[in-house]
Amino acid sequence: MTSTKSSKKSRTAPPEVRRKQLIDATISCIARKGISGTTLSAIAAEAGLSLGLANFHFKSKDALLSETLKHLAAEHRDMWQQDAMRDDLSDTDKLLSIVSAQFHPRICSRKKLAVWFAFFGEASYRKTYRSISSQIDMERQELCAELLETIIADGQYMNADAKQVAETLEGMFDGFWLNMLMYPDTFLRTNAERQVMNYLKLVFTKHF
Amino acid sequence: MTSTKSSKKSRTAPPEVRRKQLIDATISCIARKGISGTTLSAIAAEAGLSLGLANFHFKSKDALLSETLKHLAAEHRDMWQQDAMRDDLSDTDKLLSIVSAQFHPRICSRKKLAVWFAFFGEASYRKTYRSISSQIDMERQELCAELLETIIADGQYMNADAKQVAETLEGMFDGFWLNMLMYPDTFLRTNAERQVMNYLKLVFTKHF
DNA sequence: CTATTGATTGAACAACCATTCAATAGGCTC
DNA sequence: GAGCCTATTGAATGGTTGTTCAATCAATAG
Repeated sequence: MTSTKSSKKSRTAPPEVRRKQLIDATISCIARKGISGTTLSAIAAEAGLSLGLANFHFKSKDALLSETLKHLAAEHRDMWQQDAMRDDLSDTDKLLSIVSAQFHPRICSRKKLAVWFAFFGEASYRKTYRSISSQIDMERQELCAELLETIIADGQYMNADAKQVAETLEGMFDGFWLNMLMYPDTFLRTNAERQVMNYLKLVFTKHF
Repeated sequence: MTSTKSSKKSRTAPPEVRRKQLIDATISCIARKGISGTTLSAIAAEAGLSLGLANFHFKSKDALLSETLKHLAAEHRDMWQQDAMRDDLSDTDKLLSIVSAQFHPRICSRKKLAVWFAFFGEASYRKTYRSISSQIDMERQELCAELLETIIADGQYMNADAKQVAETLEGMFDGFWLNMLMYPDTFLRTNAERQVMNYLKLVFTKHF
Protein backbone atom coordinates (compact mmCIF):
# COMPACT_ATOMS: atom_id res chain seq x y z
CA MET A 1 0.00 0.00 0.00
CA THR A 2 2.94 2.27 0.57
CA SER A 3 4.61 1.59 -2.76
CA THR A 4 2.84 1.79 -6.08
CA LYS A 5 5.61 -0.05 -7.90
CA SER A 6 5.97 -3.19 -5.84
CA SER A 7 8.35 -5.20 -7.99
CA LYS A 8 11.54 -3.50 -6.88
CA LYS A 9 11.84 -3.17 -3.16
CA SER A 10 15.01 -1.19 -3.44
CA ARG A 11 15.29 1.37 -0.69
CA THR A 12 16.60 4.05 -2.98
CA ALA A 13 15.11 5.45 -6.15
CA PRO A 14 16.16 8.08 -8.70
CA PRO A 15 15.22 11.64 -7.78
CA GLU A 16 12.60 11.96 -10.52
CA VAL A 17 10.69 9.03 -9.08
CA ARG A 18 10.79 10.50 -5.60
CA ARG A 19 9.82 13.92 -6.86
CA LYS A 20 6.82 12.51 -8.68
CA GLN A 21 5.91 10.50 -5.60
CA LEU A 22 6.08 13.58 -3.42
CA ILE A 23 4.06 15.68 -5.85
CA ASP A 24 1.35 13.03 -5.99
CA ALA A 25 1.30 12.86 -2.22
CA THR A 26 1.04 16.64 -2.06
CA ILE A 27 -1.99 16.57 -4.33
CA SER A 28 -3.66 13.98 -2.12
CA CYS A 29 -2.86 15.90 1.03
CA ILE A 30 -4.09 19.25 -0.23
CA ALA A 31 -7.26 17.61 -1.48
CA ARG A 32 -7.91 16.01 1.87
CA LYS A 33 -6.77 18.66 4.31
CA GLY A 34 -6.25 21.89 2.39
CA ILE A 35 -3.06 23.86 2.08
CA SER A 36 -2.94 24.92 5.71
CA GLY A 37 -3.41 21.32 6.83
CA THR A 38 -0.76 20.04 4.47
CA THR A 39 2.42 19.53 6.49
CA LEU A 40 5.64 17.98 5.31
CA SER A 41 5.13 15.11 7.74
CA ALA A 42 1.69 14.46 6.25
CA ILE A 43 3.09 14.53 2.72
CA ALA A 44 5.95 12.20 3.66
CA ALA A 45 3.56 9.80 5.37
CA GLU A 46 1.22 9.83 2.36
CA ALA A 47 4.15 9.07 0.08
CA GLY A 48 5.47 6.38 2.40
CA LEU A 49 8.75 8.25 2.74
CA SER A 50 10.54 9.81 5.62
CA LEU A 51 10.22 13.37 6.82
CA GLY A 52 13.55 14.69 5.64
CA LEU A 53 13.13 13.62 2.02
CA ALA A 54 10.85 16.43 1.00
CA ASN A 55 13.50 18.98 1.88
CA PHE A 56 16.14 16.88 0.22
CA HIS A 57 14.44 16.66 -3.16
CA PHE A 58 12.87 20.10 -3.06
CA LYS A 59 14.43 23.28 -1.84
CA SER A 60 11.57 24.02 0.53
CA LYS A 61 7.92 23.38 1.18
CA ASP A 62 6.99 26.37 -0.96
CA ALA A 63 9.05 24.96 -3.81
CA LEU A 64 7.25 21.64 -3.52
CA LEU A 65 3.88 23.37 -3.71
CA SER A 66 4.95 25.42 -6.71
CA GLU A 67 6.22 22.32 -8.48
CA THR A 68 2.91 20.64 -7.77
CA LEU A 69 1.03 23.48 -9.43
CA LYS A 70 3.45 23.47 -12.37
CA HIS A 71 2.85 19.76 -12.78
CA LEU A 72 -0.91 20.25 -12.99
CA ALA A 73 -0.64 23.19 -15.36
CA ALA A 74 1.67 21.32 -17.72
CA GLU A 75 -0.54 18.25 -17.68
CA HIS A 76 -3.51 20.36 -18.62
CA ARG A 77 -1.75 22.29 -21.38
CA ASP A 78 -0.33 19.15 -22.94
CA MET A 79 -3.81 17.77 -23.27
CA TRP A 80 -5.31 20.49 -25.46
CA GLN A 81 -2.08 21.40 -27.26
CA GLN A 82 -1.82 17.91 -28.66
CA ASP A 83 -5.03 18.33 -30.64
CA ALA A 84 -4.41 21.98 -31.46
CA MET A 85 -1.31 20.99 -33.44
CA ARG A 86 -3.02 18.42 -35.62
CA ASP A 87 -3.61 19.52 -39.19
CA ASP A 88 -6.36 17.02 -39.84
CA LEU A 89 -8.73 18.58 -37.33
CA SER A 90 -11.20 21.30 -38.23
CA ASP A 91 -11.39 24.46 -36.17
CA THR A 92 -14.62 23.35 -34.57
CA ASP A 93 -13.02 20.05 -33.64
CA LYS A 94 -10.07 21.86 -32.12
CA LEU A 95 -12.42 23.98 -30.06
CA LEU A 96 -14.25 20.88 -28.96
CA SER A 97 -11.01 19.27 -27.88
CA ILE A 98 -10.22 22.26 -25.69
CA VAL A 99 -13.60 21.82 -24.06
CA SER A 100 -13.17 18.13 -23.49
CA ALA A 101 -9.63 18.61 -22.21
CA GLN A 102 -11.06 20.97 -19.62
CA PHE A 103 -13.45 18.30 -18.42
CA HIS A 104 -11.31 15.24 -18.97
CA PRO A 105 -11.42 12.87 -15.96
CA ARG A 106 -7.65 12.98 -15.65
CA ILE A 107 -7.62 16.77 -15.52
CA CYS A 108 -10.53 17.54 -13.27
CA SER A 109 -10.65 14.72 -10.80
CA ARG A 110 -11.93 15.72 -7.42
CA LYS A 111 -8.40 15.73 -6.05
CA LYS A 112 -6.93 17.94 -8.72
CA LEU A 113 -9.81 20.40 -8.62
CA ALA A 114 -9.24 20.74 -4.90
CA VAL A 115 -5.62 21.63 -5.54
CA TRP A 116 -6.43 24.21 -8.19
CA PHE A 117 -8.87 25.97 -5.93
CA ALA A 118 -6.53 25.72 -3.00
CA PHE A 119 -4.08 27.85 -4.98
CA PHE A 120 -6.82 30.19 -6.19
CA GLY A 121 -7.98 30.71 -2.63
CA GLU A 122 -4.74 31.26 -0.83
CA ALA A 123 -3.60 34.84 -1.33
CA SER A 124 0.03 33.93 -0.73
CA TYR A 125 -0.02 31.50 -3.63
CA ARG A 126 -2.11 33.58 -5.98
CA LYS A 127 1.03 35.31 -7.21
CA THR A 128 2.69 31.93 -7.65
CA TYR A 129 -0.32 30.78 -9.59
CA ARG A 130 -0.30 33.79 -11.85
CA SER A 131 3.37 33.49 -12.69
CA ILE A 132 3.00 29.80 -13.47
CA SER A 133 -0.37 29.64 -15.05
CA SER A 134 -1.45 32.97 -16.44
CA GLN A 135 0.68 32.56 -19.53
CA ILE A 136 -0.83 29.16 -20.23
CA ASP A 137 -4.31 30.49 -19.54
CA MET A 138 -3.78 33.38 -21.94
CA GLU A 139 -2.35 31.05 -24.54
CA ARG A 140 -5.46 28.93 -24.41
CA GLN A 141 -7.79 31.88 -24.40
CA GLU A 142 -6.03 33.34 -27.44
CA LEU A 143 -6.12 30.05 -29.28
CA CYS A 144 -9.81 29.91 -28.44
CA ALA A 145 -10.32 33.42 -29.74
CA GLU A 146 -8.50 32.60 -33.00
CA LEU A 147 -10.61 29.50 -33.56
CA LEU A 148 -13.73 31.46 -32.78
CA GLU A 149 -12.75 34.19 -35.26
CA THR A 150 -12.54 31.62 -38.02
CA ILE A 151 -15.83 30.05 -37.05
CA ILE A 152 -17.55 33.44 -36.89
CA ALA A 153 -16.20 34.42 -40.31
CA ASP A 154 -17.10 31.06 -41.75
CA GLY A 155 -20.66 31.09 -40.44
CA GLN A 156 -21.22 34.83 -40.83
CA TYR A 157 -22.31 35.18 -37.23
CA MET A 158 -22.70 38.94 -37.22
CA ASN A 159 -23.65 39.33 -33.57
CA ALA A 160 -20.90 37.22 -32.08
CA ASP A 161 -17.63 38.67 -30.82
CA ALA A 162 -14.75 36.20 -30.59
CA LYS A 163 -13.06 37.77 -27.62
CA GLN A 164 -16.29 37.95 -25.68
CA VAL A 165 -17.28 34.38 -26.39
CA ALA A 166 -13.79 33.28 -25.35
CA GLU A 167 -14.14 35.13 -22.06
CA THR A 168 -17.54 33.61 -21.44
CA LEU A 169 -16.19 30.15 -22.17
CA GLU A 170 -13.32 30.71 -19.78
CA GLY A 171 -15.81 31.81 -17.14
CA MET A 172 -17.96 28.74 -17.65
CA PHE A 173 -14.91 26.49 -17.42
CA ASP A 174 -13.94 27.90 -14.04
CA GLY A 175 -17.49 28.13 -12.75
CA PHE A 176 -18.34 24.56 -13.62
CA TRP A 177 -15.08 23.40 -12.08
CA LEU A 178 -16.14 25.03 -8.86
CA ASN A 179 -19.55 23.41 -9.00
CA MET A 180 -17.96 20.03 -9.62
CA LEU A 181 -15.75 20.56 -6.60
CA MET A 182 -18.50 21.73 -4.29
CA TYR A 183 -21.25 19.35 -5.35
CA PRO A 184 -19.47 16.28 -6.73
CA ASP A 185 -22.53 14.08 -6.31
CA THR A 186 -24.98 16.20 -8.25
CA PHE A 187 -22.83 18.18 -10.65
CA LEU A 188 -20.86 15.83 -12.87
CA ARG A 189 -18.29 16.58 -15.52
CA THR A 190 -20.59 15.24 -18.22
CA ASN A 191 -23.12 17.78 -17.08
CA ALA A 192 -20.57 20.58 -17.30
CA GLU A 193 -19.55 19.54 -20.78
CA ARG A 194 -23.16 19.42 -21.92
CA GLN A 195 -23.80 22.94 -20.64
CA VAL A 196 -20.83 24.28 -22.57
CA MET A 197 -22.03 22.48 -25.68
CA ASN A 198 -25.47 23.99 -25.30
CA TYR A 199 -23.92 27.42 -25.15
CA LEU A 200 -21.85 26.81 -28.28
CA LYS A 201 -24.91 25.51 -30.12
CA LEU A 202 -26.77 28.63 -29.10
CA VAL A 203 -24.12 30.99 -30.45
CA PHE A 204 -23.02 29.03 -33.49
CA THR A 205 -26.25 27.45 -34.68
CA LYS A 206 -24.76 26.18 -37.90
CA HIS A 207 -21.55 24.69 -36.51
CA PHE A 208 -22.44 22.63 -33.46
CA MET B 1 -6.51 55.02 12.61
CA THR B 2 -7.24 52.29 15.09
CA SER B 3 -10.85 53.28 15.71
CA THR B 4 -13.36 53.85 12.94
CA LYS B 5 -15.79 55.55 15.27
CA SER B 6 -13.60 58.21 16.76
CA SER B 7 -16.22 60.19 18.66
CA LYS B 8 -16.41 57.87 21.66
CA LYS B 9 -13.01 56.96 23.00
CA SER B 10 -14.51 54.57 25.49
CA ARG B 11 -12.28 51.60 26.06
CA THR B 12 -15.16 49.15 26.15
CA ALA B 13 -17.84 48.52 23.57
CA PRO B 14 -20.87 46.23 23.31
CA PRO B 15 -20.12 42.72 22.07
CA GLU B 16 -21.92 43.22 18.74
CA VAL B 17 -19.61 46.08 17.91
CA ARG B 18 -16.54 44.06 18.77
CA ARG B 19 -17.82 41.05 16.86
CA LYS B 20 -18.42 43.13 13.76
CA GLN B 21 -15.00 44.72 14.19
CA LEU B 22 -13.34 41.32 14.42
CA ILE B 23 -15.25 39.95 11.43
CA ASP B 24 -14.21 42.93 9.33
CA ALA B 25 -10.62 42.48 10.42
CA THR B 26 -10.83 38.79 9.53
CA ILE B 27 -12.02 39.65 6.03
CA SER B 28 -9.09 42.03 5.57
CA CYS B 29 -6.59 39.53 6.90
CA ILE B 30 -7.79 36.62 4.79
CA ALA B 31 -7.77 38.86 1.73
CA ARG B 32 -4.23 39.94 2.38
CA LYS B 33 -2.61 36.80 3.71
CA GLY B 34 -4.96 33.91 3.04
CA ILE B 35 -6.50 31.60 5.60
CA SER B 36 -3.25 29.93 6.59
CA GLY B 37 -1.62 33.32 7.09
CA THR B 38 -4.50 34.62 9.15
CA THR B 39 -3.55 34.34 12.80
CA LEU B 40 -5.49 35.61 15.76
CA SER B 41 -2.71 38.07 16.51
CA ALA B 42 -2.96 39.43 12.97
CA ILE B 43 -6.73 39.77 13.25
CA ALA B 44 -6.47 41.49 16.62
CA ALA B 45 -3.83 43.88 15.31
CA GLU B 46 -5.92 44.66 12.24
CA ALA B 47 -8.93 45.39 14.45
CA GLY B 48 -6.84 47.44 16.85
CA LEU B 49 -7.79 45.12 19.69
CA SER B 50 -5.83 42.86 21.93
CA LEU B 51 -5.05 39.22 21.35
CA GLY B 52 -7.36 37.72 23.93
CA LEU B 53 -10.49 39.44 22.66
CA ALA B 54 -11.05 37.16 19.71
CA ASN B 55 -11.36 34.16 21.97
CA PHE B 56 -13.52 36.13 24.36
CA HIS B 57 -16.13 37.15 21.80
CA PHE B 58 -15.94 33.98 19.74
CA LYS B 59 -15.66 30.43 20.97
CA SER B 60 -12.59 29.71 18.86
CA LYS B 61 -10.75 30.74 15.74
CA ASP B 62 -12.82 28.30 13.70
CA ALA B 63 -15.99 29.88 15.05
CA LEU B 64 -14.76 33.32 14.03
CA LEU B 65 -14.07 32.12 10.51
CA SER B 66 -17.47 30.48 10.27
CA GLU B 67 -19.18 33.62 11.49
CA THR B 68 -17.27 35.59 8.89
CA LEU B 69 -18.57 33.36 6.13
CA LYS B 70 -22.11 33.54 7.54
CA HIS B 71 -21.85 37.30 7.52
CA LEU B 72 -20.92 37.38 3.84
CA ALA B 73 -23.58 34.86 2.88
CA ALA B 74 -26.31 36.79 4.68
CA GLU B 75 -25.19 40.06 3.16
CA HIS B 76 -25.39 38.56 -0.30
CA ARG B 77 -28.76 36.92 0.22
CA ASP B 78 -30.32 40.06 1.64
CA MET B 79 -29.38 41.92 -1.48
CA TRP B 80 -31.27 39.83 -4.03
CA GLN B 81 -34.11 38.81 -1.68
CA GLN B 82 -35.09 42.42 -1.24
CA ASP B 83 -35.97 42.79 -4.90
CA ALA B 84 -37.38 39.29 -5.23
CA MET B 85 -40.10 40.16 -2.72
CA ARG B 86 -41.29 43.28 -4.51
CA ASP B 87 -44.62 42.89 -6.32
CA ASP B 88 -44.04 45.80 -8.64
CA LEU B 89 -41.14 44.16 -10.42
CA SER B 90 -41.54 41.97 -13.48
CA ASP B 91 -39.93 38.55 -13.60
CA THR B 92 -37.26 39.78 -15.97
CA ASP B 93 -36.49 42.64 -13.62
CA LYS B 94 -36.21 40.24 -10.71
CA LEU B 95 -33.79 38.13 -12.68
CA LEU B 96 -31.78 41.19 -13.54
CA SER B 97 -31.61 42.18 -9.89
CA ILE B 98 -30.17 38.77 -9.03
CA VAL B 99 -27.51 39.37 -11.64
CA SER B 100 -26.65 42.83 -10.43
CA ALA B 101 -26.64 41.67 -6.80
CA GLN B 102 -24.05 39.10 -7.81
CA PHE B 103 -21.81 41.80 -9.22
CA HIS B 104 -22.64 44.62 -6.86
CA PRO B 105 -19.49 46.43 -5.65
CA ARG B 106 -20.41 45.81 -2.04
CA ILE B 107 -20.77 42.07 -2.63
CA CYS B 108 -17.82 41.31 -4.83
CA SER B 109 -15.12 43.67 -3.72
CA ARG B 110 -11.64 42.29 -4.09
CA LYS B 111 -11.47 41.59 -0.38
CA LYS B 112 -14.72 39.70 -0.17
CA LEU B 113 -14.01 37.65 -3.28
CA ALA B 114 -10.73 36.62 -1.71
CA VAL B 115 -12.58 35.40 1.36
CA TRP B 116 -15.14 33.43 -0.63
CA PHE B 117 -12.46 31.65 -2.57
CA ALA B 118 -10.39 31.09 0.54
CA PHE B 119 -13.29 29.03 1.87
CA PHE B 120 -13.84 27.30 -1.45
CA GLY B 121 -10.20 26.32 -1.59
CA GLU B 122 -9.60 25.08 1.90
CA ALA B 123 -10.88 21.52 2.19
CA SER B 124 -11.36 21.84 5.93
CA TYR B 125 -13.78 24.71 5.46
CA ARG B 126 -15.58 23.33 2.43
CA LYS B 127 -17.93 21.43 4.71
CA THR B 128 -18.48 24.58 6.73
CA TYR B 129 -19.22 26.43 3.53
CA ARG B 130 -21.69 23.86 2.36
CA SER B 131 -23.61 23.82 5.61
CA ILE B 132 -23.80 27.61 5.67
CA SER B 133 -24.19 28.47 2.07
CA SER B 134 -25.57 25.59 0.07
CA GLN B 135 -29.10 26.25 1.24
CA ILE B 136 -28.85 29.88 0.21
CA ASP B 137 -27.28 28.91 -3.10
CA MET B 138 -30.04 26.44 -3.81
CA GLU B 139 -32.66 28.98 -2.82
CA ARG B 140 -31.30 31.43 -5.33
CA GLN B 141 -30.91 28.84 -8.04
CA GLU B 142 -34.51 27.71 -7.53
CA LEU B 143 -35.79 31.24 -7.58
CA CYS B 144 -33.82 31.71 -10.79
CA ALA B 145 -35.33 28.57 -12.27
CA GLU B 146 -38.85 29.71 -11.37
CA LEU B 147 -38.34 33.09 -12.96
CA LEU B 148 -36.86 31.44 -16.02
CA GLU B 149 -39.83 29.07 -16.30
CA THR B 150 -42.17 32.02 -16.48
CA ILE B 151 -40.04 33.81 -19.02
CA ILE B 152 -39.76 30.68 -21.15
CA ALA B 153 -43.51 30.13 -21.08
CA ASP B 154 -44.17 33.78 -21.79
CA GLY B 155 -41.80 33.97 -24.71
CA GLN B 156 -42.47 30.47 -26.04
CA TYR B 157 -38.77 29.63 -26.04
CA MET B 158 -39.09 26.01 -27.05
CA ASN B 159 -35.41 25.13 -26.93
CA ALA B 160 -34.63 26.60 -23.53
CA ASP B 161 -34.67 24.56 -20.34
CA ALA B 162 -35.06 26.59 -17.15
CA LYS B 163 -33.01 24.33 -14.93
CA GLN B 164 -30.18 24.22 -17.42
CA VAL B 165 -30.08 27.94 -17.95
CA ALA B 166 -30.09 28.41 -14.18
CA GLU B 167 -27.11 26.09 -13.85
CA THR B 168 -25.24 27.91 -16.60
CA LEU B 169 -25.94 31.25 -14.96
CA GLU B 170 -24.67 29.92 -11.65
CA GLY B 171 -21.54 28.70 -13.39
CA MET B 172 -20.96 32.05 -15.04
CA PHE B 173 -21.43 33.83 -11.73
CA ASP B 174 -18.73 31.75 -10.06
CA GLY B 175 -16.40 31.75 -13.05
CA PHE B 176 -16.52 35.50 -13.49
CA TRP B 177 -15.97 35.96 -9.78
CA LEU B 178 -12.80 33.95 -10.09
CA ASN B 179 -11.64 35.99 -13.07
CA MET B 180 -12.32 39.20 -11.18
CA LEU B 181 -10.24 37.88 -8.29
CA MET B 182 -7.34 36.68 -10.41
CA TYR B 183 -7.18 39.53 -12.90
CA PRO B 184 -8.64 42.55 -11.10
CA ASP B 185 -7.03 45.01 -13.48
CA THR B 186 -8.33 43.58 -16.71
CA PHE B 187 -11.52 41.78 -15.74
CA LEU B 188 -13.94 44.22 -14.14
CA ARG B 189 -17.33 43.60 -12.62
CA THR B 190 -18.96 45.67 -15.36
CA ASN B 191 -17.41 43.31 -17.85
CA ALA B 192 -18.78 40.30 -16.00
CA GLU B 193 -22.25 41.78 -15.88
CA ARG B 194 -22.16 42.55 -19.58
CA GLN B 195 -21.18 38.98 -20.42
CA VAL B 196 -24.12 37.63 -18.43
CA MET B 197 -26.44 40.06 -20.17
CA ASN B 198 -25.17 38.94 -23.56
CA TYR B 199 -25.96 35.37 -22.63
CA LEU B 200 -29.46 36.25 -21.51
CA LYS B 201 -30.07 38.22 -24.70
CA LEU B 202 -28.91 35.24 -26.68
CA VAL B 203 -31.30 32.82 -25.00
CA PHE B 204 -34.26 35.11 -24.52
CA THR B 205 -34.15 37.24 -27.62
CA LYS B 206 -37.51 38.84 -26.96
CA HIS B 207 -37.06 39.69 -23.29
CA PHE B 208 -33.62 41.26 -22.88
C1' DC C 1 -18.01 56.88 46.93
C1' DT C 2 -18.43 51.69 46.79
C1' DA C 3 -19.60 47.45 44.86
C1' DT C 4 -20.55 44.80 41.07
C1' DT C 5 -20.49 43.46 36.56
C1' DG C 6 -18.60 42.72 32.26
C1' DA C 7 -15.02 43.84 29.02
C1' DT C 8 -10.07 43.83 28.20
C1' DT C 9 -5.26 42.68 28.49
C1' DG C 10 -1.11 40.03 27.59
C1' DA C 11 1.99 36.73 29.65
C1' DA C 12 2.28 31.77 29.94
C1' DC C 13 1.59 27.22 28.03
C1' DA C 14 1.40 23.37 25.16
C1' DA C 15 1.17 21.80 20.58
C1' DC C 16 2.75 21.89 16.11
C1' DC C 17 5.78 22.70 12.07
C1' DA C 18 9.59 23.69 8.57
C1' DT C 19 14.17 23.07 8.30
C1' DT C 20 18.78 21.32 9.42
C1' DC C 21 22.18 17.92 9.74
C1' DA C 22 25.03 14.26 11.46
C1' DA C 23 24.69 9.54 11.04
C1' DT C 24 23.49 5.52 8.26
C1' DA C 25 22.45 2.40 4.70
C1' DG C 26 22.39 0.75 -0.17
C1' DG C 27 23.96 0.46 -4.54
C1' DC C 28 27.78 0.86 -7.78
C1' DT C 29 32.51 0.55 -9.69
C1' DC C 30 36.78 -1.40 -9.60
C1' DG D 1 35.10 -7.21 -0.86
C1' DA D 2 36.78 -2.32 -0.43
C1' DG D 3 35.69 2.26 -1.16
C1' DC D 4 32.91 5.86 -2.77
C1' DC D 5 28.78 8.18 -3.59
C1' DT D 6 24.14 9.17 -3.31
C1' DA D 7 19.84 8.60 -1.13
C1' DT D 8 17.64 8.27 3.29
C1' DT D 9 16.55 8.74 8.10
C1' DG D 10 14.63 11.02 12.16
C1' DA D 11 16.03 13.45 16.27
C1' DA D 12 16.99 18.13 17.46
C1' DT D 13 16.16 23.11 16.85
C1' DG D 14 14.02 27.45 16.66
C1' DG D 15 10.03 29.67 15.63
C1' DT D 16 5.00 30.24 15.46
C1' DT D 17 0.20 29.75 16.89
C1' DG D 18 -4.36 28.82 19.33
C1' DT D 19 -6.03 28.92 23.76
C1' DT D 20 -6.25 29.83 28.68
C1' DC D 21 -6.65 32.64 32.63
C1' DA D 22 -5.59 35.58 36.48
C1' DA D 23 -5.23 40.29 36.92
C1' DT D 24 -6.82 44.84 35.55
C1' DC D 25 -9.77 48.34 34.13
C1' DA D 26 -14.07 51.07 33.10
C1' DA D 27 -18.76 51.90 33.54
C1' DT D 28 -22.94 51.76 36.01
C1' DA D 29 -26.19 51.10 39.82
C1' DG D 30 -27.09 51.78 44.53
